[in-house]
Amino acid sequence: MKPIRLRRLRRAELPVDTVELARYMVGKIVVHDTGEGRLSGRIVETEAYPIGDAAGHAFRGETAFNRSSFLKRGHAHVYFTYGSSFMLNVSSEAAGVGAGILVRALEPLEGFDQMQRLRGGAGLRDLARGPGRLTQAMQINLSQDGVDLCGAGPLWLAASRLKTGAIGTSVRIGLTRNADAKLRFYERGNPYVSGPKKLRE
DNA sequence: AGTGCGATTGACT
DNA sequence: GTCAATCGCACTA
Repeated sequence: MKPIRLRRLRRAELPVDTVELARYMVGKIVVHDTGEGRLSGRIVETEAYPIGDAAGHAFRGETAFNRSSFLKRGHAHVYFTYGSSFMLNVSSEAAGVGAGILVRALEPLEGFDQMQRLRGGAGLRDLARGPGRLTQAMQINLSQDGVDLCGAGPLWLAASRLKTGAIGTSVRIGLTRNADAKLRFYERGNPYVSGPKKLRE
Protein backbone atom coordinates (compact mmCIF):
# COMPACT_ATOMS: atom_id res chain seq x y z
CA MET A 1 0.00 0.00 0.00
CA LYS A 2 1.20 3.49 -0.81
CA PRO A 3 2.57 5.26 2.27
CA ILE A 4 0.65 8.24 3.51
CA ARG A 5 2.54 11.52 3.50
CA LEU A 6 2.70 12.81 7.05
CA ARG A 7 4.08 15.93 8.68
CA ARG A 8 5.49 15.89 12.21
CA LEU A 9 3.65 18.11 14.66
CA ARG A 10 5.88 20.71 16.26
CA ARG A 11 5.59 21.37 19.96
CA ALA A 12 4.73 25.01 19.28
CA GLU A 13 1.58 23.87 17.47
CA LEU A 14 0.20 22.09 20.52
CA PRO A 15 -2.27 24.16 22.56
CA VAL A 16 -0.82 25.08 25.93
CA ASP A 17 -3.95 24.20 27.91
CA THR A 18 -4.62 20.53 28.78
CA VAL A 19 -8.32 20.57 27.88
CA GLU A 20 -7.67 22.43 24.63
CA LEU A 21 -4.94 19.93 23.78
CA ALA A 22 -7.31 16.99 24.36
CA ARG A 23 -9.79 18.49 21.91
CA TYR A 24 -7.03 19.42 19.45
CA MET A 25 -5.59 15.91 19.37
CA VAL A 26 -8.80 14.38 17.99
CA GLY A 27 -8.06 13.92 14.29
CA LYS A 28 -4.27 13.97 14.67
CA ILE A 29 -2.16 10.90 13.94
CA VAL A 30 0.05 8.68 16.09
CA VAL A 31 2.95 7.11 14.15
CA HIS A 32 5.32 4.36 15.24
CA ASP A 33 8.14 3.44 12.89
CA THR A 34 9.10 -0.09 13.89
CA GLY A 35 11.66 -2.47 12.44
CA GLU A 36 8.75 -4.30 10.82
CA GLY A 37 7.34 -1.20 9.19
CA ARG A 38 5.20 1.81 9.93
CA LEU A 39 2.18 1.67 12.20
CA SER A 40 -0.13 4.66 12.23
CA GLY A 41 -3.60 5.57 13.36
CA ARG A 42 -5.84 8.60 13.53
CA ILE A 43 -6.88 9.66 17.04
CA VAL A 44 -10.66 9.53 17.42
CA GLU A 45 -11.03 9.72 21.21
CA THR A 46 -9.15 11.43 24.07
CA GLU A 47 -9.62 12.40 27.71
CA ALA A 48 -8.13 15.36 29.57
CA TYR A 49 -6.57 15.08 33.04
CA PRO A 50 -5.83 18.74 33.78
CA ILE A 51 -3.91 20.44 36.58
CA GLY A 52 -5.44 19.79 39.98
CA ASP A 53 -7.77 17.02 38.76
CA ALA A 54 -8.39 14.54 41.60
CA ALA A 55 -8.68 11.76 38.99
CA GLY A 56 -5.27 12.57 37.50
CA HIS A 57 -2.12 10.60 38.23
CA ALA A 58 -0.21 13.73 39.13
CA PHE A 59 -2.71 14.86 41.78
CA ARG A 60 -0.71 13.42 44.70
CA GLY A 61 2.62 14.73 43.47
CA GLU A 62 5.50 13.46 41.42
CA THR A 63 6.59 9.82 41.77
CA ALA A 64 8.55 7.39 39.62
CA PHE A 65 5.22 6.13 38.28
CA ASN A 66 3.94 9.46 36.97
CA ARG A 67 7.23 11.29 36.38
CA SER A 68 6.83 11.52 32.61
CA SER A 69 3.53 13.39 32.97
CA PHE A 70 5.58 16.23 34.48
CA LEU A 71 7.65 16.66 31.31
CA LYS A 72 6.83 19.62 29.08
CA ARG A 73 3.92 19.11 26.75
CA GLY A 74 4.29 16.58 23.95
CA HIS A 75 6.04 13.77 25.82
CA ALA A 76 4.70 10.23 26.17
CA HIS A 77 3.51 9.08 29.59
CA VAL A 78 3.00 5.33 29.35
CA TYR A 79 1.82 3.25 32.30
CA PHE A 80 0.53 -0.24 33.02
CA THR A 81 -2.81 -0.96 34.69
CA TYR A 82 -5.30 -3.73 35.49
CA GLY A 83 -2.46 -6.20 35.26
CA SER A 84 -2.86 -6.31 31.52
CA SER A 85 -2.92 -2.99 29.70
CA PHE A 86 -0.59 -0.16 28.80
CA MET A 87 -2.03 3.34 28.43
CA LEU A 88 -0.67 6.11 26.22
CA ASN A 89 -0.85 9.65 27.52
CA VAL A 90 0.59 12.90 26.18
CA SER A 91 1.98 15.32 28.75
CA SER A 92 0.28 18.66 28.37
CA GLU A 93 1.78 21.44 30.45
CA ALA A 94 5.10 23.14 31.28
CA ALA A 95 8.04 21.16 32.67
CA GLY A 96 7.45 20.38 36.33
CA VAL A 97 3.65 20.59 36.04
CA GLY A 98 1.81 17.26 36.09
CA ALA A 99 -1.07 16.90 33.63
CA GLY A 100 -1.84 15.03 30.46
CA ILE A 101 -4.30 13.63 27.99
CA LEU A 102 -5.16 9.96 27.55
CA VAL A 103 -5.38 8.64 23.99
CA ARG A 104 -8.34 6.24 24.09
CA ALA A 105 -8.85 5.05 20.51
CA LEU A 106 -7.32 5.13 17.03
CA GLU A 107 -8.67 4.57 13.55
CA PRO A 108 -5.95 2.36 11.97
CA LEU A 109 -4.30 3.89 8.88
CA GLU A 110 -1.09 1.95 8.12
CA GLY A 111 0.30 -1.41 9.15
CA PHE A 112 -2.95 -3.38 9.41
CA ASP A 113 -1.24 -6.78 9.10
CA GLN A 114 1.31 -6.07 11.79
CA MET A 115 -1.35 -4.58 14.07
CA GLN A 116 -3.49 -7.65 13.60
CA ARG A 117 -0.60 -9.91 14.58
CA LEU A 118 0.13 -7.80 17.63
CA ARG A 119 -3.55 -7.96 18.57
CA GLY A 120 -3.89 -11.69 18.25
CA GLY A 121 -5.97 -11.62 15.09
CA ALA A 122 -8.59 -9.10 16.19
CA GLY A 123 -10.81 -7.59 13.50
CA LEU A 124 -10.11 -4.18 11.96
CA ARG A 125 -12.61 -2.34 14.11
CA ASP A 126 -11.19 -3.75 17.35
CA LEU A 127 -7.51 -3.24 16.52
CA ALA A 128 -7.17 0.05 18.39
CA ARG A 129 -10.63 0.75 19.83
CA GLY A 130 -9.78 1.23 23.51
CA PRO A 131 -6.71 2.58 25.34
CA GLY A 132 -5.17 -0.82 26.13
CA ARG A 133 -5.87 -2.15 22.67
CA LEU A 134 -4.28 0.77 20.87
CA THR A 135 -1.00 0.44 22.74
CA GLN A 136 -0.91 -3.25 21.86
CA ALA A 137 -1.66 -2.55 18.19
CA MET A 138 0.92 0.25 18.05
CA GLN A 139 3.58 -1.74 19.92
CA ILE A 140 3.73 0.82 22.70
CA ASN A 141 4.93 -0.20 26.16
CA LEU A 142 6.97 1.10 29.10
CA SER A 143 10.08 1.38 26.94
CA GLN A 144 8.47 4.46 25.35
CA ASP A 145 7.64 6.11 28.67
CA GLY A 146 9.06 9.62 28.62
CA VAL A 147 9.95 9.83 24.94
CA ASP A 148 9.47 13.16 23.16
CA LEU A 149 6.60 12.78 20.68
CA CYS A 150 7.65 16.06 19.05
CA GLY A 151 11.26 14.93 18.62
CA ALA A 152 12.97 12.91 15.91
CA GLY A 153 12.31 9.47 17.43
CA PRO A 154 10.36 6.52 16.02
CA LEU A 155 7.19 7.33 17.97
CA TRP A 156 5.70 10.65 16.97
CA LEU A 157 2.61 12.76 16.27
CA ALA A 158 1.52 13.92 12.84
CA ALA A 159 -0.96 16.34 11.37
CA SER A 160 -3.69 14.97 9.13
CA ARG A 161 -4.99 16.36 5.87
CA LEU A 162 -8.31 14.63 6.54
CA LYS A 163 -11.01 16.89 7.85
CA THR A 164 -11.98 16.17 11.45
CA GLY A 165 -15.69 15.59 12.03
CA ALA A 166 -17.87 17.12 14.73
CA ILE A 167 -16.43 16.59 18.20
CA GLY A 168 -18.62 15.22 20.98
CA THR A 169 -18.04 15.65 24.73
CA SER A 170 -18.89 13.41 27.67
CA VAL A 171 -17.79 12.40 31.13
CA ARG A 172 -14.63 10.31 31.28
CA ILE A 173 -14.79 6.54 31.38
CA GLY A 174 -14.02 4.26 34.30
CA LEU A 175 -13.40 6.88 37.01
CA THR A 176 -14.67 7.21 40.55
CA ARG A 177 -13.04 10.51 41.54
CA ASN A 178 -14.18 13.68 39.78
CA ALA A 179 -16.43 11.51 37.62
CA ASP A 180 -18.78 14.32 36.60
CA ALA A 181 -16.31 16.45 34.65
CA LYS A 182 -17.01 16.39 30.91
CA LEU A 183 -13.44 15.93 29.75
CA ARG A 184 -13.78 13.15 27.17
CA PHE A 185 -13.62 14.20 23.51
CA TYR A 186 -14.37 12.08 20.45
CA GLU A 187 -15.23 12.30 16.79
CA ARG A 188 -18.99 11.88 16.65
CA GLY A 189 -20.30 8.80 14.89
CA ASN A 190 -16.86 7.35 14.24
CA PRO A 191 -17.03 3.53 14.58
CA TYR A 192 -13.49 3.35 16.01
CA VAL A 193 -14.48 5.28 19.14
CA SER A 194 -14.60 2.98 22.20
CA GLY A 195 -17.64 2.17 24.28
CA PRO A 196 -21.28 1.41 23.46
CA LYS A 197 -23.14 3.27 20.72
CA LYS A 198 -24.45 5.89 23.11
CA LEU A 199 -20.88 7.01 23.85
CA ARG A 200 -20.06 7.43 20.15
CA GLU A 201 -22.97 9.68 19.18
C1' DA B 1 4.58 -6.64 54.80
C1' DG B 2 -0.19 -6.58 53.74
C1' DT B 3 -4.22 -4.63 51.59
C1' DG B 4 -7.31 -2.38 48.20
C1' DC B 5 -8.19 -0.94 43.80
C1' DG B 6 -7.78 0.85 39.16
C1' DA B 7 -7.84 6.14 33.01
C1' DT B 8 -9.49 -2.31 30.92
C1' DT B 9 -10.13 -6.30 28.36
C1' DG B 10 -12.00 -10.60 26.75
C1' DA B 11 -15.08 -14.25 27.55
C1' DC B 12 -19.54 -15.37 28.23
C1' DT B 13 -25.22 -15.09 28.60
C1' DG C 1 -25.85 -6.87 28.44
C1' DT C 2 -22.67 -9.00 32.80
C1' DC C 3 -18.37 -10.25 35.18
C1' DA C 4 -13.79 -12.10 36.63
C1' DA C 5 -8.73 -11.89 35.75
C1' DT C 6 -4.54 -9.61 36.81
C1' DC C 7 -0.48 -6.94 39.05
C1' DG C 8 1.86 -2.52 40.02
C1' DC C 9 1.24 1.25 42.87
C1' DA C 10 -0.35 3.95 46.87
C1' DC C 11 -1.56 3.66 51.39
C1' DT C 12 -1.57 1.83 56.15
C1' DA C 13 1.03 -0.12 59.96
